[in-house]
Amino acid sequence: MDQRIIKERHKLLRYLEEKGLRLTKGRESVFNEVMATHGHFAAEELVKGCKEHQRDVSRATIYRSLREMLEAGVIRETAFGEKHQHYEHVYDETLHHHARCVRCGTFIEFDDLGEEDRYRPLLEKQGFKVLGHELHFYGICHACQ
Amino acid sequence: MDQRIIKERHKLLRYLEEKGLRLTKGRESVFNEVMATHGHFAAEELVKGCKEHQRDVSRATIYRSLREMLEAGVIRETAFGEKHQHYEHVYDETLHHHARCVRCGTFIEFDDLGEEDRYRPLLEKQGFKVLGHELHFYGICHACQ
DNA sequence: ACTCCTATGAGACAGTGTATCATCTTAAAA
DNA sequence: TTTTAAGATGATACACTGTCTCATAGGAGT
Ligand SMILES: [Zn+2]
Ligand SMILES: [Zn+2]
Ligand SMILES: [Zn+2]
Ligand SMILES: [Zn+2]
Repeated sequence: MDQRIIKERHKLLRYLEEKGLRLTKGRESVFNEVMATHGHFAAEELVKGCKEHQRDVSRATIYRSLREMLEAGVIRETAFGEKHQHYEHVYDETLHHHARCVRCGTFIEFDDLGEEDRYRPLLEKQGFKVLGHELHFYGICHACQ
Repeated sequence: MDQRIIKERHKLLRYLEEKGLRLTKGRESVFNEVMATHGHFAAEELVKGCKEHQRDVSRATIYRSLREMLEAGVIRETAFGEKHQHYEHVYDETLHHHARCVRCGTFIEFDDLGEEDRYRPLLEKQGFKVLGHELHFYGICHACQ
């Protein structure tokens, strides 16, 4: 098994132990399904995927597990101005960004280039008319450390 | 009245005319409330604010008007990984970005500095531990133009 | 006044996510 | 091994955001 997944698993185990929780079949199924999913996913997609590829786990447990994995730093939220939450796991994260069409909601994904200015010409070249951009940092604030 | 608001109003009028729609009392109330709101706002906040400061407009109309103003380019969506949609108007937009704490959800807002690399030290100095960032462009894709 | 088209509000509805609670499991304690 | 306590789970009720439908109201032109 991928060494990086094992590392993520340890992250989760550390978190669970710290909280006095156990790695149960349910939690493991959610973890496995998340690791098997590449790119972004919505919680409800995971509910379906989990029923299909792993054991049958209830929605309640899946949502609970997602919150735990978020706290554990195994997944992170991604925000695209959509109605429902999206997540992606962290372990194979190649830093990338998104351009979203405000009309149809389509996404273009592209790798990180280091400097902001380089993206615009690239997008315009693809016929994407840039209206603006937002830089969104995520992390842990002073009070929460 | 602020010259910039008049300009935004024209934007909206142009859009409505183009679509064969009228600037009614309802639409005007929503527009006014949006312009009177600074920073980000959620649709439901606007529903409350509209009832309070403007005439009583139904939720249905408010949501409809928001969609129109979005299409007209008077407001834009902002995405922070929350359950519900956020908006802000464009007219007094000083380009700014956000850092969000993944634990408590608190935001730090800060002005645009042009280059990505400059933000990290600034945030770390404030005690914010950066885990990552996302660059999010919005605009209109090739197919939708 | 008549007609057509848009505008509106009430309420039903759908999707996502949370809270509750009774039941089941597990692991430790006796 | 039984007992016991804590965590885990699933069913279900619930809350919230947003959309859709439909009946009615309103406005502009004839
Ligand atoms: Zn992505
Ligand atoms: Zn598009
Ligand atoms: Zn902002
Ligand atoms: Zn915090």
